[in-house]
Amino acid sequence: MDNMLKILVVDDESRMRKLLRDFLVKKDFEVLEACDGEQALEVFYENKEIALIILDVMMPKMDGWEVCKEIRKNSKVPIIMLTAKSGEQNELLGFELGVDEYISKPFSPKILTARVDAILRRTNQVDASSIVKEGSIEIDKSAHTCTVNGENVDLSFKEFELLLYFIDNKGIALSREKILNNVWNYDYFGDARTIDTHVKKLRKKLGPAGEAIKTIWGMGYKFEI
Amino acid sequence: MDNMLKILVVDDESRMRKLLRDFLVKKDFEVLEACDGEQALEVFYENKEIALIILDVMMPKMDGWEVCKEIRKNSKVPIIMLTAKSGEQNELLGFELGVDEYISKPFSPKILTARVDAILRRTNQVDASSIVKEGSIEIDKSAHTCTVNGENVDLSFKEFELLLYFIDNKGIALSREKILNNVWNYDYFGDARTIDTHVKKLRKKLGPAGEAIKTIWGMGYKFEI
DNA sequence: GGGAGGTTTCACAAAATCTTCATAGAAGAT
DNA sequence: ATCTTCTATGAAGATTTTGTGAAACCTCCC
Repeated sequence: MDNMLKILVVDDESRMRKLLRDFLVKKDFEVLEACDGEQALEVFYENKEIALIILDVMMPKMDGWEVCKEIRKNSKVPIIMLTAKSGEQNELLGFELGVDEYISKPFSPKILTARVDAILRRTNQVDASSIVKEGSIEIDKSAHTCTVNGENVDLSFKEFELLLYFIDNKGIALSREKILNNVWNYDYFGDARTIDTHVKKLRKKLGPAGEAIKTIWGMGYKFEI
Repeated sequence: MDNMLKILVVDDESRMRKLLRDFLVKKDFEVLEACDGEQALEVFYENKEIALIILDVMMPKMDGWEVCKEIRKNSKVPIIMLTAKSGEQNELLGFELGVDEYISKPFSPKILTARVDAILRRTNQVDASSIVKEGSIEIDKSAHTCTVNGENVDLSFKEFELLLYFIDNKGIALSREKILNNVWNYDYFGDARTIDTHVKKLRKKLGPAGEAIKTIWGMGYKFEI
């Protein structure tokens, strides 16, 4: 809860704000909103530790450029500009003002979250996507921890790595060979059946959630909710 | 094998190339190499479907920026720049040239693969069409699953492989021998009539859609809608 | 050197699948 | 028509693959 990154979304259209909020919340960010430039500045100064601002260019009263300029007087917080068409980007102006990224509308969820992740990574904030959620299973890559329904689950190193690999490749049938190549060191030449043992332990530790690890007979395993 | 993503690694130091290759190969990428800018362009234009270029900035003859500029004239292929120190990043220049990401040396394997994954995800290249559709039958090769009219159909390993072979060769009459050679291991010397049993099961499981598997009397089978 | 925990191997039980076989049924040939 | 050849099918046996507990093996730490 408390180490969720805060993102301030500034747009005059409530539909757009909702859209952004939905995507970002799904990616485990905390979202603050403002519907115009003045409110944006207010919210920004009232809240500590805002990790990123997503700013629409076209707004009444104070446009995105002005808000950006104002904020840059005091802060280096990363700013992503939302522009309607690529011509509107005016990259030169943006760079002078310290804009970090642009996203032109309409954008895909993928683009949005990718840019956000990239920018947070670049500005060295905690890796944005260090938390992966899949059903009731939640994995924190950086902390190397795992919870199921909020309950902490103790996983060994290999178990954790294996689960992570499964989740990163959810919906894909994985052969034992592939699993070995990716989860074990490349210099491991042992028995592939050791995977079975780890799968067994994982399933047991995950409880009912462990059923997401499916056996594909004659082939390998697959993670699927 | 053939749908592995190709990554072009460009660096004048062979040690660095080997390092990158080793990590990337482990992550199931196909790695191409070039030791300077000119060779990079050559390799890039001679190979179709390079999914990503990792480019060292400091190189003799033609540096990374120039290579990037050259490639951007024709292609939007994602480019990751390898820089020695963060100062060398020169993000403004990079942004104008269309660099997608930076990695500063020295880097950890984790950083490398994380960035590569992120960028491929962003550019939507990850697992291209693994889904084959034929009439009401839909096969997902990567998930190793099959649906008919959206309904999930549970197929065994051999059944799945057999159906895939049929669909890959739709409209073509296949002798039992040919089927054995392609779907069974080359060291299988059993009865060819075992195919009949599998065809029977397939037809049954596929329901009405199973009628697409046609018997060619005295010859073998053919898949045809 | 002695745990403690994690990893790997092994052996056997359990499950699923594959193959074979016998028989019935169809298609083609005479 | 009748015979021959090939295919469909259900059931049983053989085989392969997976699940699992226990034991052996590491490795790190005290």
